[in-house]
Amino acid sequence: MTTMQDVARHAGVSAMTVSNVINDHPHVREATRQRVLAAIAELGYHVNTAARTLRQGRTGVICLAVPEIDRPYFGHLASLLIDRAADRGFELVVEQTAARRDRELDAISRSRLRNYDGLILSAVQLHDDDAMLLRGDFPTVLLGERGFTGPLDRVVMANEVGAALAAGHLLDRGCRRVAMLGGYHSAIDAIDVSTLRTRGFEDALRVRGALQDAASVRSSDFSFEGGHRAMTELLRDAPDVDGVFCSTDVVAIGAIRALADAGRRVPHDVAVVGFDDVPLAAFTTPSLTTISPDHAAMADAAIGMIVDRIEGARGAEDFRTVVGEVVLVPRESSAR
Amino acid sequence: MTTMQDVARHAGVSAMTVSNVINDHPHVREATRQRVLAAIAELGYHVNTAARTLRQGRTGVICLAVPEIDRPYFGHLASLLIDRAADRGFELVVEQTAARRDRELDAISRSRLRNYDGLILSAVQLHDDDAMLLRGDFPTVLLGERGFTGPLDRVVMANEVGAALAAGHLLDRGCRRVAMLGGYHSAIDAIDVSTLRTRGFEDALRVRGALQDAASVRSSDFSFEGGHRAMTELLRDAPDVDGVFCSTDVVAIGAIRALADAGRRVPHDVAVVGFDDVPLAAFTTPSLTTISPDHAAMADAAIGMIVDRIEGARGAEDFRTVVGEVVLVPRESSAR
DNA sequence: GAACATGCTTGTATCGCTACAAAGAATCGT
DNA sequence: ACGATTCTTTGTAGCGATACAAGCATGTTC
Repeated sequence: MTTMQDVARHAGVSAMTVSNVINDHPHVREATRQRVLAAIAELGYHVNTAARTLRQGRTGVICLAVPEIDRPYFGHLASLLIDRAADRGFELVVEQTAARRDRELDAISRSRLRNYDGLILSAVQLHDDDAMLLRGDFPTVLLGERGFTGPLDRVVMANEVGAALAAGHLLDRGCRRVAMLGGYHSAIDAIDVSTLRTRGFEDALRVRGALQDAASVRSSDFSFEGGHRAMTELLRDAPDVDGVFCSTDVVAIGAIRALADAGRRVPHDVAVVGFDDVPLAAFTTPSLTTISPDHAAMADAAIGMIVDRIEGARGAEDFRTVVGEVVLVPRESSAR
Repeated sequence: MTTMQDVARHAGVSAMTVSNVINDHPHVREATRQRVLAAIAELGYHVNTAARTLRQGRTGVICLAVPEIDRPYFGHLASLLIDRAADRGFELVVEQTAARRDRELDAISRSRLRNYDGLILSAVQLHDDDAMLLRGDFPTVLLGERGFTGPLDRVVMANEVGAALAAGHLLDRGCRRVAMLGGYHSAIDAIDVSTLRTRGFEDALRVRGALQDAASVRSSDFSFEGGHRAMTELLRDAPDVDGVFCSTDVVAIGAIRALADAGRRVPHDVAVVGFDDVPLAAFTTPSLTTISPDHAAMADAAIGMIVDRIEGARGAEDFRTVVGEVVLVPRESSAR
């Protein structure tokens, strides 16, 4: 491996001058600069970032840790964050935590020791206790959670509001027997997306006197298969269902497929509403009515917060929570 | 930041002993190990990877560079590669190159200087000339290209074979006026996925005497919008089309949506075949007939090759190309 | 009991880069 | 012409970890 010393020798200058050229320091004579650049090109030299990082104490890289990269929502999110990070002069790389709680904490602790300046953690299951582990000097932004209360910067969604919008929309469209897929009632200390959306959904139904039995909330993992399976089981247990709110668009698409398999028409027989408004939602057949979070604003907020923290713009006790707005986007899957 | 020295002092041993404990070296007395572990826990110490990397010269991290993370195919691919890499003791992170050729090269050159042991590059547009830049000592595997001929390890798809399968399938299903979306005829020296699939498609039609005019091949970017737009334009110019091959599943889904918007039924009026077999393809309505590459085998091959190279198991002149098999998976979108 | 093997621990010397400070060269004003 | 000012270049000293080899206790052998 060629080092800066090699380049320096080759160009007849000191290593420091090479460093100055590479880092665009002022006060380098043009002739010298050219000589150094030529030497760099000739030797095919590249900076060793490990050494640079060790010396500078920063890497210019932010890590986005998501439970599963293979989900439209996270792909979309990652894409937005990458752009915003680039605007602020940071690179962003994506790691997967595999949705298992231990791996999530693993990602957190590893990131401390990895070459990242900051961590944006899209957590699925984090207990309040875990705040302990997250606390500390490492710049971290927690993404997408609402209930978690630790001392951390957070960008969250109006999960309950969104779910309530969905419930109201189904009732407004004349649904009389509504259900939810991908719902869950978790313990108080482990508030996850499913639980929050379920809560918003049920509360809204209750307010309108439309809450039937708890059995109409079915759990599901956030996959096409999960949505398909949950819908199939729901149809078996509650054949008269005429409105379904799904905790994510992916679940909704699996559910719509299951409805088609069962010969039910969407929206005529059953109306379906998703959550997330992933790009796909506008292009399915029928297109998907969904709760649309302000993804762009959330990405802005997340990058803004993490960069501010990395650059020391905010104090150690000054934590903020940004709530992303949601709106309901009506499309074909609930047009009845 | 607490350092290894701090831990050593705290535990009453030398820094080397701390290092030995952390790296599970033999010949550390159990009592000492416990003392060190206690000190580590107490101080909340984490290894500084920049320092470790500088010293050891390796990071244990492989980079996957993709043009756009926000595309089902890449999400799926990333997910498979992450698992395989973990099996081999490597972490894998994902970077986005944004599909612009300069950014791709940028990712390549940056990765040399970044803290990665190897690069898996899913390139969209690379010229043969770029082989120059890729050549060298940095472990690299090029993914998904077929035509590119530089001295590199590659995992490629049987793009032409797959496209030919799709063409044959459409004809077998009785389509008489077939077209392609997301096709492209590129210059010889810049062979990309679109071009290869187009070539396979047209060659197959020609063999069966069914090649109509070149106008029935329309370009499109690999997005839902792109597929939608291309299909809309195709319907305007060739209203009698009854079979469409799309260069990716995403384009196909956009196309199906456009067909629905135009009041055409799939597959009754127009049959549609995609390429990639992303998880989504089985769950759309209608479900999508598609060319299914052996994703798992390709992921295996890519990780196997990169790890072998990182570990020096293969010589500097020993480059391999693995071709992933493809099969056609018939589903509803062409069932007529 | 001398010689030697084994288990455990520790200095020392880098890995490649850059912050810092200071030295040398060139330019300027008066 | 001389000090003051500015521009340009360069030693030096680490950042924090680990490879290497050497050191010091023990235990083992004959």
